[in-house]
Amino acid sequence: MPDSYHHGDLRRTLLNEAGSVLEDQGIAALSLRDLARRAGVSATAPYHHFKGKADLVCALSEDALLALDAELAAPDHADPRERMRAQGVAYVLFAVEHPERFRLAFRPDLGDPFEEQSRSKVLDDTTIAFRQLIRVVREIEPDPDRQLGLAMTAWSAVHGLAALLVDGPLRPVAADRDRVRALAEDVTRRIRL
Amino acid sequence: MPDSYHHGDLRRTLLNEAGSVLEDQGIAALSLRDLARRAGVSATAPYHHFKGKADLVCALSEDALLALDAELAAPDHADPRERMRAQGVAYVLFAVEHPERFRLAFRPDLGDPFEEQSRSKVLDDTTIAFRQLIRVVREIEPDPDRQLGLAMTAWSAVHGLAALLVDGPLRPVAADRDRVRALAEDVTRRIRL
DNA sequence: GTATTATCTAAGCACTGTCAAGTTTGTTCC
DNA sequence: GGAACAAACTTGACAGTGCTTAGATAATAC
Repeated sequence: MPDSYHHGDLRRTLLNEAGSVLEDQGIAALSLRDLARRAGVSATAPYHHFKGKADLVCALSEDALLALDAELAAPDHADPRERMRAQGVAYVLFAVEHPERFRLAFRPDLGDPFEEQSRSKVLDDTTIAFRQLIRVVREIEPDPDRQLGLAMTAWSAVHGLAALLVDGPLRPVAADRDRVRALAEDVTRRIRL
Repeated sequence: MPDSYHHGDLRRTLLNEAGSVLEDQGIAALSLRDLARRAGVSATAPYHHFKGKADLVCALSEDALLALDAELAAPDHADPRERMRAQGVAYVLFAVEHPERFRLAFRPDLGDPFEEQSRSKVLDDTTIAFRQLIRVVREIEPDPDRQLGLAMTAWSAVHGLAALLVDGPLRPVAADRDRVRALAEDVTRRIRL
């Protein structure tokens, strides 16, 4: 039903447009009005699907977390240590290949996904990714008192490398996929399991 | 020379105002016009000291990196491994105590400090902090081929923990300084040196 | 003391997020 | 069928933003 007064699936359209703007223009270039324009709709139409810009960004970051989660689901080594390392490498590769999405997943300027109020689904999404980690940690470390520390170390190392590659001084390296992979494997291997 | 046409030290004043706005309102609330207003000066005056908002933010992040660097300089254990761990803990504590500044130091939305063009002093500042790390790594790992890997692992782990505490799911923990310290010590201890 | 330069002001453009009020469409219930 | 209602969308407006251009003022250099 084209050219109708009701758009049909504006919410999804807006999120998709936002995604593509994000990928090739960065988050700073994201504007509600522009998205509305791209969707061929008035400037205030988005407000019927999102409470405001922050809310849209929040939904976007929810998408990003789900995408990250999907990327992490793949590896199925028999050895839990190997599986954990593979997940770590996948985490870093995701960040390098989708920097804007990765940034968005951990960025509270606009639409904080871990905010008290809006912790609806997003936090659940994180805990899903986190639960994967916890599960594999339990296989490796039987002592419950030491499980959290191990999980945090693993997550920190991998997340930190990703952040340094995406937003930090390691940026020049990010383009070279092989070097990134090598770095990620080195880092994951250096964590005491 | 108050109330004079020339402000005297507008540049410094703007940066200071920006710093305090940043601390208690966040980076999203940062506006050139507002800063000008606070400094008691016209809306366009800042443009004589900064090329634009991005440039100001860049200068701000330079300040932030210097502050982080200063925090890291303190510890002087005899054992290089202990010194390295102490620096790591200091890194994390700085992030938790000055979240806005830490964020700013690694955030390229506005005024990318590691951008090709503007890598004037900022990158040097980073390399100063990085050089501290490299130096201590050399004391620990004699094999040059393995030094970079170790340095990256250490930085990644510490930076990642900081990021998860400041912008990620570990935020609720960030308020509890003792838990943060314990976490940081745990993480640094789990890195294979 | 005049010319130059750095610093600041004033006015305005194009843009943004958001609100309030009205319009169109689809749905639901008789 | 048609009336009542809610959801989706539009128009118009307000306050705020970054930034440009053009002009005013003060300190400095010669």
